[in-house]
Amino acid sequence: MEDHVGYEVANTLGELFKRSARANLYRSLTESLGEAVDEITYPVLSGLARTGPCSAATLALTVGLDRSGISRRASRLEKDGLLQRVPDPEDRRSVLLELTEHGCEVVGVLRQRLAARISATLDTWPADEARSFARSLRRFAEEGPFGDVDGSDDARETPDR
Amino acid sequence: MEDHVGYEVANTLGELFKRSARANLYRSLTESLGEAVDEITYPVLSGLARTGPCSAATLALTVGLDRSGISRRASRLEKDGLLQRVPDPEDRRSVLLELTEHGCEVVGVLRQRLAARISATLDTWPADEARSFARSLRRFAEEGPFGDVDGSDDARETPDR
DNA sequence: TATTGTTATACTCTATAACTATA
DNA sequence: TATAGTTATAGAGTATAACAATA
Repeated sequence: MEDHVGYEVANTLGELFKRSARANLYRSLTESLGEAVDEITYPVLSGLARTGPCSAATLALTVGLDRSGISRRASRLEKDGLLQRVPDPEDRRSVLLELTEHGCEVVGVLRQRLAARISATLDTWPADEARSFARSLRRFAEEGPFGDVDGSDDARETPDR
Repeated sequence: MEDHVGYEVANTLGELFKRSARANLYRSLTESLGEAVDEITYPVLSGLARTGPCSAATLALTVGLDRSGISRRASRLEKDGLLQRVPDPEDRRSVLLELTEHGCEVVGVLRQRLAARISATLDTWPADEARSFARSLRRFAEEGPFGDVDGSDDARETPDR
């Protein structure tokens, strides 16, 4: 069969993945939610909202960063009162990252803003086209060429020497 | 109506946009095509392939970067023989960036690799679902909350002072 | 000895601003 | 004066490696 559909999706994905397209979107989503909330800290916030209170090492796996990256971003968010560090009762080496009430509110706003932006487009579509697009996109994300989309990423790490 | 579809697409997009997902994909696409070909220079290569020979200022608009970014990346690509700088016959201030033969080949390989990866997934789908997904994705990229997906981005610049 | 979170280092990419040449 | 491309600078983010504390 022809590869037409493959090329078509490839071109579109290329455009969606453009730095400027993502930056545009995230800049407008995180606007006026405080200094610490931006494209960089966004994944930590929303990751933490999905997992609940969580160690940096664990969160690193779902976000696709290493421990040190999580720790740095968490420090920024902590300074702005979006999360707090709580000692892990089960392992005294570990520290749990936990959204504050304010952090939960901000995550709610972020999610709501993104969904609203998307709905603004999809609401102009025939309802069944919108529904089947959502379903196909989900399927594509899971089966497509992105590695492990749903979490456990290859955020491996070299042991100290 | 409910916002279910908006949230569903929002969540999926969040996963696709994850740094690790993009990095995974682009790392495997650009593998073994030379030092200069990576996630950073990819947009310049494919942008240049779309526009044809082009000045840095013009390419900056379609890629979503500023002149200096294009110039730096172009220098890397030039050093590896993927593009060449040609004086613009119509404006002697300007320099046209032009893919070399080797550059064209590499772009072809990149496109083919990406399309093949995507087809590997879509070929397991019912043909009409794949087709309508491609169509809807294209429509979503054009109408969705990404600003100007097809080019003319807000890569504005402050004049020298 | 292995793993936790944190931090210092070196590196890369970026935007900004300055520079030269041409319009 | 304005615009072209280039380049030096400073700033931010990253990965790596080292560190102290705990398992």
